[in-house]
Amino acid sequence: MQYQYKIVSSDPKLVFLQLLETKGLKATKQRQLVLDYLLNSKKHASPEDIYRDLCKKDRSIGRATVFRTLHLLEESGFAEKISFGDGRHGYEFKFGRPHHDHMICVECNTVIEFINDTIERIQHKLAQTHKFSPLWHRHEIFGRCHECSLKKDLGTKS
Amino acid sequence: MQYQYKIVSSDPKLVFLQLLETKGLKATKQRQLVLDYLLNSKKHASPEDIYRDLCKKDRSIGRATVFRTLHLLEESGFAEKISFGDGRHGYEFKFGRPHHDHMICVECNTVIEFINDTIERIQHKLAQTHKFSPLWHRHEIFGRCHECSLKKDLGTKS
DNA sequence: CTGATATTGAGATGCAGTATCAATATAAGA
DNA sequence: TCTTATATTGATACTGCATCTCAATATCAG
Ligand SMILES: [Mn+2]
Ligand SMILES: [Mn+2]
Ligand SMILES: [Zn+2]
Ligand SMILES: [Zn+2]
Repeated sequence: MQYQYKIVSSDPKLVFLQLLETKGLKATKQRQLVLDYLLNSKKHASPEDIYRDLCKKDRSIGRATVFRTLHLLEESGFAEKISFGDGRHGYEFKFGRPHHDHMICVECNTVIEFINDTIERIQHKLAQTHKFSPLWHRHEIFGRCHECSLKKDLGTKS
Repeated sequence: MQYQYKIVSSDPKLVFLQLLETKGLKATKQRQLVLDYLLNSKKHASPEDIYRDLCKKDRSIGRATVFRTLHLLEESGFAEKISFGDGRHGYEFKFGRPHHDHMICVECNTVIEFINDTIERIQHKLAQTHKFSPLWHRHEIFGRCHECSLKKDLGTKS
């Protein structure tokens, strides 16, 4: 059997399988379950969410494996850990998506993605002037999404 | 004895004592020890650092009290929690200092502070276009400070 | 198929932070 | 100063989340 290392599909699952292969890792059922979960889940599921859902849904899966797989996905660029500001956090799927930053609703955890080239450029300059070599960054705005600020106003007035 | 609620000193200790008073809290030795520690420590001491140092330095102090006091200082704007990106974090003293963001060295945890009005302005606009009501934000650039990138280069070449 | 080996899950363990609660320190008033 | 109500404390137990250990199991190249 021939392995086509060079072909990069746009199907995340295929790319993931290819990644496993090039890394000499095995394509286990559990790793694929976690990947599928992230692919189908809308946003920011916590490790515990994932563990609980996979556990009851399909078959017994270990907590340790969920964490191990999330780390693998994270360091391979398939998933991103998003902090909710209060210590909790969740994962979002991220495959070949361009860098972006987040506004996070402190009421409902809704995440709005944004990217601004000017900000990115200034950031880079600032690092240079401090002789700092950036590896990655995190720019998070915490507050209330439109819906939740409306709710909050109603609550205050009643 | 008359209390002068209106006078705001520029001495952090006095302001802290005043804060305690207006909140009906007692000016205990422990609370002042933690404040002093943050005042004198250069940067980003972790709760455990603070506990350990205060413990051996002066007298027995409880872990719980260190956490309680850090929370108090944080929510009163006297201290700020800084994430080191790998889950660990530390506290920096912050008293009437203007808002700023951070570049954090992943090698030595050195923190470089920065502020850029253009970034702040764009941020605000972005929030508006998404009907998002910002409460606070966190803009952290992780990477290597000048010294550590030099060390890293040497290490690689040897 | 088979066998070498990567991976797994149960459970133990680690660790940071929190809750409990009897003992103590603080501070207002006498 | 002393008294007294009460806020605060620290030891300890406990929680939640994450990691470690290791024998059992699944994977996959040959
Ligand atoms: Mn960005
Ligand atoms: Mn800022
Ligand atoms: Zn919301
Ligand atoms: Zn450094």
